[in-house]
Amino acid sequence: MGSARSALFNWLYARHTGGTFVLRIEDTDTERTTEAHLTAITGTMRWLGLDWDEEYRQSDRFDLYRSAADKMVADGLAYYCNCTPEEVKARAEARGDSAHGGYDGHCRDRNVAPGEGVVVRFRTPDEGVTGWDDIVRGRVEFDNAVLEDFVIVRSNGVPMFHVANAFDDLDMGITHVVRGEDLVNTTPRVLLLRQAMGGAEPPVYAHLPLIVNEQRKKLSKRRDDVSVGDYADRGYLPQAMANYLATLGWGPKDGEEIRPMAELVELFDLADVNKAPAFFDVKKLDHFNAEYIRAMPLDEFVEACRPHVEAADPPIPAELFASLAPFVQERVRRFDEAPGFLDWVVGDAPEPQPKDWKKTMKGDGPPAVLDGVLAKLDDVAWEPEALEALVFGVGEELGVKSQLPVRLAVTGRRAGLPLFEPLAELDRETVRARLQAARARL
RNA sequence: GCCCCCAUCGUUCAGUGGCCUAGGACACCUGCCUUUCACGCAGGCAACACGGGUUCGAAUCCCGUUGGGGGUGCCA
Repeated sequence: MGSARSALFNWLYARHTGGTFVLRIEDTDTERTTEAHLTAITGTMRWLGLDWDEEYRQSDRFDLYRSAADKMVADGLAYYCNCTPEEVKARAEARGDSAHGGYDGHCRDRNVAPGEGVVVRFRTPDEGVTGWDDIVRGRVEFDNAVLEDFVIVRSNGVPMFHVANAFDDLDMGITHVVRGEDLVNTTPRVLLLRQAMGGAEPPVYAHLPLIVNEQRKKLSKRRDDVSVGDYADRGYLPQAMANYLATLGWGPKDGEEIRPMAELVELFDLADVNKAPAFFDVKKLDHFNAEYIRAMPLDEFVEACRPHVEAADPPIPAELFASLAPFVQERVRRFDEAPGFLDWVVGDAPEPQPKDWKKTMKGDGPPAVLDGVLAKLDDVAWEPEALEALVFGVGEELGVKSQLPVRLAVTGRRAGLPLFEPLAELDRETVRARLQAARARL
């Protein structure tokens, strides 16, 4: 979700400014890279409507990064190091230095030769400051002294993302880097590497506020629903999702939140992005989604519901759903909620909640209503209008409102679709049985 | 521990020294509409974390405190 939001802001800015939106797959961690991840990324972007103008995979370009690293070694800006991670950590602990163990520069001048178990480290400056003017955060600076000599090429020869990014930003002429705030502290490293590669003007950086959960912590795969694909499966519309995401950390000046992408593109500016983290509020997403759903043409709505309608248990016949769909469309916030409105039509009605039963069936009215309807059930024409006339007629004779007792008896709930259209889809005997069962309980 | 960052209603966005008795949206509550619910409409509840400055004047600028977050990998 966080990456999708970053991609969205990149895209909005690129489209707003008429720039070029580059999709760069940063798959330098060969252990974790899978084809499935890649298709998940491109699939999500396509789903959200974020089209890109150029596409690269860093795993196709390892040789370029390696030569850049070699050149830095030759220039004395980087060096080989054969310390094992254990050794590095042990020395750090001995120093009582940092919690996780910063590298101490042990191999800086040892002239280690390349080989098995040897990494390339960048020689960070001991003095000075590395900083940049972040579009959203303003001036951000790091003392070079706190930057350890970090690894730029692993012992297996695969370059790390810092070098890859520094090289690619330069090579691809990247002008703007828009990403999550969790990447701020890697920025000085990339900046230093860029300088070492002879890069002059750095790109413009914009570090977006994080999207957080109710605990105010960065969304995490373990604890939170972060998969955009899962939201798609549950019946969220991509337009609604993109629109909602656009209001996290940014918002149109005029306060009009729900609006077409084209307008968002027109209004969006990185300079207006907030600094404070934003909570991912599913309730508000639901509202956006409901608005988009109600605005859909009916046939598109029916089509969007189809997977959920077909998967329902018991299944809902397509024609039945189509005929009742207009009523469902007004009430649903997600497509996966659609079958729930028709469960009592295709299967047994749910057992009424005790408190609903008490509230609805109290007094002399309900039994009289049920008796009255039951008495005339054989003679009524089996169509919505006639059923409505029957139920309301009984109520008028008795001087009470008659819908609720009938509704609860037949549907098991106090709330739901307009009663008589779906009721006409049930057969006479089923309705009789349910009314009698309810009457018997009074 | 060290580094970096953040701080307006429960949530989100607005507000960039006076127009703020702080506005919109979501959520919540009330009423209207409707013989259900939902939609719609009308209202309501509800915030500038705290303490110092600067200034004629501060939600807006500065400092500190408190609180929260991110990072600290041969992950990105």
